[in-house]
Amino acid sequence: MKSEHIPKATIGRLAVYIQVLENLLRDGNDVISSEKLAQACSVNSSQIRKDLAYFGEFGVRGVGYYVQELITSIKQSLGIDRVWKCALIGVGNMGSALLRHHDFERRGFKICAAFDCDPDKIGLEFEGMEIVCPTHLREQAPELNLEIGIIATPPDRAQRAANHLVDANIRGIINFAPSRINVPKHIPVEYVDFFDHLYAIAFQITLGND
Amino acid sequence: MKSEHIPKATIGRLAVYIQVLENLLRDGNDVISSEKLAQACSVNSSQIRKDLAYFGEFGVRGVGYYVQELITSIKQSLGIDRVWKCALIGVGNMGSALLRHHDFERRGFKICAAFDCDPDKIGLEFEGMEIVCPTHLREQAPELNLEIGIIATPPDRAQRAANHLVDANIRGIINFAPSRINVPKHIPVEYVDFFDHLYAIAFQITLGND
DNA sequence: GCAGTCATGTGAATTTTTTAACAAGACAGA
DNA sequence: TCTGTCTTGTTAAAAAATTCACATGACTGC
Repeated sequence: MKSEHIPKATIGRLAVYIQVLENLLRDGNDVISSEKLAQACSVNSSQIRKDLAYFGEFGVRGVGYYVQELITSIKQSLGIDRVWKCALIGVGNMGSALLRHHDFERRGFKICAAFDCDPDKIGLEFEGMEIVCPTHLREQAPELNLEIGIIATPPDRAQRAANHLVDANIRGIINFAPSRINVPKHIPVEYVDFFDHLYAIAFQITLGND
Repeated sequence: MKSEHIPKATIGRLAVYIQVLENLLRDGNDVISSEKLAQACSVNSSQIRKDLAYFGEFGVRGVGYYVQELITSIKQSLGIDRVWKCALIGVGNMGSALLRHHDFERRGFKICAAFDCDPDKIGLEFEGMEIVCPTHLREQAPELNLEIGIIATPPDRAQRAANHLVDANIRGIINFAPSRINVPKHIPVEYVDFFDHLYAIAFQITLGND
């Protein structure tokens, strides 16, 4: 098929497929059908086949999908078959948790520089990285080949952080701060706030109750 | 309107509206139109009015929405106009970051107990809470009125943690571990994995590139 | 080499979600 | 009180996503 526009929901599901497939592989499964995978992911099997069809034909009729091969294909499709270098802005609670989170590199993302405007933090070393002032972003970004910016500042500092990232020609931004930011529209932004999920749970519980 | 089925996407957007409205309020805005709010949230204004219509009529024609009032109404609609007591299982990197995250209570969720099966951790005190063995969940859950379970274990321990939570009659689960879990279907589960968003950014950057 | 079985890839049908359009209600100023 | 301007709530139209259904291709065993 190899289509033009791909639903955002599809991207989200591909991430789920990868997760489940990696666990399947670890448990020694070499081949899997869309039906089985669908059950493991709690989705419809047509959904899976259609999601994959956006990117190519990865299966074998009458057989299913070779797990390792499929993982590789999905990663290629998403563009995560390589390492993306990231800049972190804001080394507070959230920021330092991210720096400690060693899954980053395994999953294809590497935090290569940490920035914070707090004078008490500048100069400190954290997880083998020196914290520097965000004004240095502009010179460091090209040097270090930074492509993705991670904002983990307080909400009122998020826009300033975004401005620094835009100035530094970063290509995409992920914002952990609980506020919206404005950037030129060619730069994709993703907002992360896990309270969304807590709200969803609270809502579902409340719903079932009356 | 006051409808039956509410799209999941609507719940996600309501969370965004709250975030933006709280920032607007902080900046001294008392009233806002769906059009202005829509711009701030990067959505369509009809979308906002429709999302709100699922739950009631919160605005004034010709005027707009009173910000504080709307925040309250949305929170009531979601069931987050009260404190939800949570149990955390898994006090590793992610788990301890969650315990340190002081926004929890401000946002209506309180982690009241922390569990881990690692003998080296059991008995330790962390952020004013004693880490106990998950086998105690069943007795502590009713005592402490725990309603939501937060799983932050390694992936291969997630199912066991889920089982403990189900046994303890928990009403909803949020899973930070990168693996799927099986629970009775009356218990809502939400999966949190911020790499989803990193994948989405990587994909969008790659897409724009060729 | 042929029959039977299985599971993919895909076009068509269905369902869901989003957007547009407008009638009805609220306020301000004269 | 009446007129004009806003902005909501809602119905109708459009767009998008999901599910169904099946023809097509692949492998197994005889």
